[in-house]
Amino acid sequence: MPELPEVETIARALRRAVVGRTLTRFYGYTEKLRQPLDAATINRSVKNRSIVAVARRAKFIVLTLDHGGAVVIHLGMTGSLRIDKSPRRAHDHAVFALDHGEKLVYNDPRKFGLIKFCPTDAELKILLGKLAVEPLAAAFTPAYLAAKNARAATPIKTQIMKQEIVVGVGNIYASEALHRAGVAPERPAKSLTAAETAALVAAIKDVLKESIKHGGTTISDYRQLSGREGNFTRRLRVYDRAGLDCRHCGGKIRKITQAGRSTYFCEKCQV
DNA sequence: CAGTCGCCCTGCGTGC
DNA sequence: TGCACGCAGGGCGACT
Repeated sequence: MPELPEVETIARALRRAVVGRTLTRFYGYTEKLRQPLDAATINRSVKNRSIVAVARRAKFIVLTLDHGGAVVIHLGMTGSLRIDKSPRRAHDHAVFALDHGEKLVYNDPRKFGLIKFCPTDAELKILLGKLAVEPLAAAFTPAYLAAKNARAATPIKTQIMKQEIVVGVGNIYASEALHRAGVAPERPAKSLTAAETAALVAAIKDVLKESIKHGGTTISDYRQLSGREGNFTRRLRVYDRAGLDCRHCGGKIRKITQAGRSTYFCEKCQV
């Protein structure tokens, strides 16, 4: 699944490819996404409407249509988008036909994603309005995170993955940011010093920005809109590197489980 | 309430 | 080879 850098990479490419295009038809081939996919309603809503903007909010992609209304897409763990004219492939669950004959195709083996049409800003707000601050926004500051951490016994790794605290940070970048900040993942959130909190906020921003610059991280399914893999994978310092040497200090990378998710860290340089 | 667990679903790698 | 099992970028509801 794509985390913030992967969704941002896709959204940027999508913006270049589809803004100004008109949707001629929507096809859905399954109803069983994370939220039921109502193809008939979506088709009726988007048909002959043009796309005026593409945005990302948290891990959601928002296609704003003319005359109001928006299509919201979440890629779950294994979702991807592509634009082409090729025949249907396994796990292609939805298709937006475009006016120049190409198709925007939603593919998702595990069906953890969603596609939803929001006719009004109010409906959009129900879906996106409760999301917390964007990590790359100026409002995500050490003071903000410190306030959220103040009374939390939650391990800091679990804490920064909570979408009600800060959005977009998933399992890869939580481990990566903690390594960059030199903070051990099992530390209770409230135990971080002001300096550590500041380092962590900076590390989160840095790792996300760097990953966006390199087109995101491909573990298995993630692809850019072009079909290419992300190039940040080779720059990961701890994620999926259990047993290997830490690139920073030469110590061994360890893997543990927190809240049911794998965490990777270096025992030597994270304290 | 904070925190963890199981579940949604499919595919892949591992080990027997 | 084949099967069983565990695990995988997310997120939600149901527990303790």
